[in-house]
Amino acid sequence: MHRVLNVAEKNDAAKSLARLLSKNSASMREGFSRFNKIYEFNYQLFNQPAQMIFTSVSGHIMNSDFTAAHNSWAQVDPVVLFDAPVQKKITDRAADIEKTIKREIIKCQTLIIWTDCDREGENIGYEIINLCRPLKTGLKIYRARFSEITYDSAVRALLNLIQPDERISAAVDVRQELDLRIGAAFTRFQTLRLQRLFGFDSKQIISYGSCQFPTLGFIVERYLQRENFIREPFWKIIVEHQIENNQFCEFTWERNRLFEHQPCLMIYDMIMDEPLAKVIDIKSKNKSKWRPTALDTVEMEKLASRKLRMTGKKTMDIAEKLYMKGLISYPRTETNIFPSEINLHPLIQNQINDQRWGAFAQRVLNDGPRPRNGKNTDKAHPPIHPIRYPDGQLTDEENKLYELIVRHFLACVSKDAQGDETIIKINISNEIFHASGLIIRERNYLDVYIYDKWSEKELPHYELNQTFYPTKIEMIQGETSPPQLLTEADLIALMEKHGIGTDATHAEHIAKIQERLYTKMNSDRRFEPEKLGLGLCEGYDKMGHALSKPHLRSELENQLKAICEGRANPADVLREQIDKYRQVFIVTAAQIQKLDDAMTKYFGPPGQNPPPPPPPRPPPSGPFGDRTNRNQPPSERTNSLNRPLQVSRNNNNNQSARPQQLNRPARPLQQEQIRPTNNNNVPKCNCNVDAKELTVKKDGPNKGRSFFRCGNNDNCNFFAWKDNTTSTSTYVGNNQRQYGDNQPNTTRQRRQSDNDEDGKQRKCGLCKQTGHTRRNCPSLNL
DNA sequence: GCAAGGTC
Repeated sequence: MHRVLNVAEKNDAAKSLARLLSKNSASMREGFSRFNKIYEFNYQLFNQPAQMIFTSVSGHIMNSDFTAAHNSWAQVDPVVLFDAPVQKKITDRAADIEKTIKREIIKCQTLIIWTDCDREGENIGYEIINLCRPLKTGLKIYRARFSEITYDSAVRALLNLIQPDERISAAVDVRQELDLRIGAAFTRFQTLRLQRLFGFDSKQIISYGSCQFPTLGFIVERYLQRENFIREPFWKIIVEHQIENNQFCEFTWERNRLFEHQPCLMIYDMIMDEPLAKVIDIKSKNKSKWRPTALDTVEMEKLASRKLRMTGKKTMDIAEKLYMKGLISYPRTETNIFPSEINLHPLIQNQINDQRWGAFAQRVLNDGPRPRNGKNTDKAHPPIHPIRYPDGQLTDEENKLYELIVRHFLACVSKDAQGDETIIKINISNEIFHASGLIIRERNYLDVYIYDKWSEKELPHYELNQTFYPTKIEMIQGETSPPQLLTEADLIALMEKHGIGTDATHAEHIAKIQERLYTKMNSDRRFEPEKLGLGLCEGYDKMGHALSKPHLRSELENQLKAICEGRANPADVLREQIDKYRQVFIVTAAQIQKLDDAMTKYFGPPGQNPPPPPPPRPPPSGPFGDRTNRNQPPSERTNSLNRPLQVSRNNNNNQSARPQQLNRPARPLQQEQIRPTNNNNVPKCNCNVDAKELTVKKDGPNKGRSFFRCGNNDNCNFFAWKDNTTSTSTYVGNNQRQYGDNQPNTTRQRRQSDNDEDGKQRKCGLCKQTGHTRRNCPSLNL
């Protein structure tokens, strides 16, 4: 009989495929590897009966390495590693698998490759082919292409067998060889040098890898952004309305905030002249809060990190255990679309007896499950979902992750939450403020998905065109705050965005750079670089090769894609990349002093052993504590600059009466206000007396900076930085500020941060709208 | 002793 050897990427896939195609009649026997069984059944293939033999590998069975001649770190110049011979060998772990395949192929006339239909899968396929082909002349070789492991897919694959794609496999060979050569050369070079000069332990490897270094680079970059952040003051106006029956409404300024004190004060002053508010718009609309999309690996890692405080590595380890126990589907998947073939009902049915979510599962069954799908598929695995309900004890951590997966799954197949949102806009002296409220109508998925919050906010009743006097109108000052250090979820998202690593390896790279002592997770579960990580990044950055940046890897990724699509020749790409990196290596070695200098900064001069501790780094903090960056949602903490201006209502219908104004600020003097009025450059305040010069005493970037306030016992709200008052004054504060062109440094900082990498249009410095600059900002035409 | 990629 025609015998066909079918080889899948892992035992689980071989088992499922055999079970599906045989309609549960496949027999099982042992191979040499206790993890990779052999499944057999008869099948009608190519219109003739065939004996199908299914077995598997466990991912790659081969590994690339240098030959023994280049193994010595001490005797081989690392630059030689760019050209030294590299050989692929069956790994020790795969020796048993190799024996099984070699024994089985002898009996067969046909080989069908069932590895995952991705780039690595194609390469693993060739590892199998190269093992089998020499053993059997005339062996027919096919590739089964399938998008998921279901009966229909498997049958379709057998009816449409194709040839394996050599180009895809070649792309992986290029990646492997480059990773090895570059990683080994730089790792040996920097490890030996830094051990010798800075006294690192001979066991401490200071590795370089094309994924681990950009990962470290993300952490260092964010850390430095935070260290170098210059806080900017801003001003905003808030409006409150307290109604008699204890109802209260706070209105937000449509301009959000201004980064200049004077325009804000001018607007505030105008508002205070005519503080009558008029309701100009009331909009109510349905609002949905979407249920989560089907769960893929990256999302699971991010969620577990955020909600369960579990590291990516831990998450994957536990997921692996749950998978091995048959509780969840395969945990390494890029797919967030449930294939139409998958029957969700029994999967939901499994959960209906659980105390915590059983009732919800029943509700989903009654309503009919409707998964919310994402947009990705790896054509190999379904989204992560529960397979069965645990019958034994799970550890605490297993329980937590299983719960997350079940709740996510049930949420995904249920319904979006529904609410009614109301937005009320008011106009006060042509300035617009708004308030929004929310009433949740149907919680739906929120009932099971305890990780999402949607808070209700009730608004008082307002009528269109109604007028009222706010009970409080206040101008307050706040300050921008530096971006936060990266969480693991942030880091994984960045890696994914820049194509660093794969869904299966993100967590490993993050674990690796901690093991290497380049970075650590602090008590807030955020990553901060260690001095070794800082020194490495700084040293290499000074050389200008961007080795700690993601671009090199992204660029390689593009070339690999070109190889896969036949647009590039693998040998050309390999040669070009090796030449490029050899050159980078040579230049790096030539200017290695730059790395030494950076390391010296953190570990003291070479030759000292053990290295001295680095100077202490004070954590960035300011008078307003940690807050979001100003590009992030405005949850800023503020302090009151002007005395709260209480506007009291003195009649009952919220209308007509003019508020009693207390402590009303004097009208600003506009430009005159900041004109120096004597030889000492002391301006007049709004009371027309010499302003009082003060110095910022609070810790923060403005500490030590001089400013002017009202010289008349704080009677007015005058404020000006001393270094903004004259064209000749030069301010040199702490080392974060140094400028002599009379441009407030804050402006420069803002430009940098506004010029974001997505190339969005620059916003006006005053009102933060696009389409004009601060010079012709409409807010100045008051 | 080095990388990154599969997987158990």
